[in-house]
Amino acid sequence: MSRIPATERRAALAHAALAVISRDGLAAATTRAIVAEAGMPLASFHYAVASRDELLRDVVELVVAEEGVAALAPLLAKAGSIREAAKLALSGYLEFVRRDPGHEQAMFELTQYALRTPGLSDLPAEQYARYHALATELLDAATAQLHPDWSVPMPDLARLLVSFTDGLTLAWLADRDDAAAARSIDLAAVAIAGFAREKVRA
Amino acid sequence: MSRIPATERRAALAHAALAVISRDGLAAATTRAIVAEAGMPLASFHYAVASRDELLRDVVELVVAEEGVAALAPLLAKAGSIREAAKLALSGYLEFVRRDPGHEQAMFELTQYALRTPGLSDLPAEQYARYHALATELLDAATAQLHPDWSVPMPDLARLLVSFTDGLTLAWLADRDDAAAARSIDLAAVAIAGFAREKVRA
DNA sequence: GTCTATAATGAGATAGAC
DNA sequence: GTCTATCTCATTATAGAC
Repeated sequence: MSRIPATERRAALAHAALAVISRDGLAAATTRAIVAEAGMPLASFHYAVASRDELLRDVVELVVAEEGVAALAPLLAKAGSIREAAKLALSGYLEFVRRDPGHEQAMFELTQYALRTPGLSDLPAEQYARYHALATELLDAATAQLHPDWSVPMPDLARLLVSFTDGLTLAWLADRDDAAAARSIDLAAVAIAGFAREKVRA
Repeated sequence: MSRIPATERRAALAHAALAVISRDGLAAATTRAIVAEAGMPLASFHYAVASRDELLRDVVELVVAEEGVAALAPLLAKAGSIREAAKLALSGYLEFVRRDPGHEQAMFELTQYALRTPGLSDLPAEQYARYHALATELLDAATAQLHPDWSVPMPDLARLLVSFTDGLTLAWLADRDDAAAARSIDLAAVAIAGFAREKVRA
């Protein structure tokens, strides 16, 4: 494990921390658990990073920098309407959550922790700005494909979309009710399509 | 502080714990912080309750048992349409969050913690069942007043409403953008009204 | 029944040998 | 530069004096 630059160790620790938080929760993400996950000795931790909170900042920024919704855009290709596009994208997102629920839980735990922690309280705003930007990209992709006229500003609709996906996720994490989640998605898709005036397809 | 029944101490500790979590976060809700808030000696803690997790169970159940949305129903009285009713109720809810953001953060922190904790993992499902029931009551109240026909089942709409309020809250907690939250509420109100076929008012 | 004093554990951080 | 060994502190929980 010798001869690894400190910046690389920092990144490796951030990835390890995210893995631990996803698997076992934020409370279990002690410095010891993180270095064990990364296969490093404990002392490497404070060699690469000043404090645990500083590493958690890295973790949030790591998450924010990730592609995220990019995987959902291809789903839109099959859609013949905004309603269908919304349903496919939301179902694809829920499938992503279902495949790795811990990852989404980790996001929520990190956000709440950051809000409470003096040195990190600026992070959630960045995080959600990124989410809103990603949702805007997804809506733009749908718009480019189906050419609807929207009756509301795109950033407002993007925020609504993010809020709904957050709420959908929280409820599903709580009760794991797949059928109810699917019905929520259907309703949300109808609601989103309601803001679009769609052109008649040739 | 003598002669207080154990069950009463338990309840007092649960209330104190909720106060600490709301003010300082779940991580700060140590047994010491909780008994200090309750004005009890430390040993009273384990006299009244077996463990910290067991008290957190009480806290969640305390929260679930609370009235919650009852305060929102009166707001509906002024509404002349479903759209207006939805806007008033959601704005009233956001105002409630804004008045005590820590309380809502506490809810999210407790839910996430419970999901991760073996003895408490059944609680979030109860919690959300309660939320959904409360949303149903609110929708019933609006229905009783405005007599719309709904194009979707009430429980599904209730779940959508809860999901949206959760997402609205998370986004607002993250970026504190009042104007953006207000626009989200406007859009959500339109979307909800879209599921109602309203009778013409006399 | 109640609470003081303390045990036992595990945390973040660091000094100093290699 | 790297990591072993340790320090210091805060935590939950409890034993035993009142």
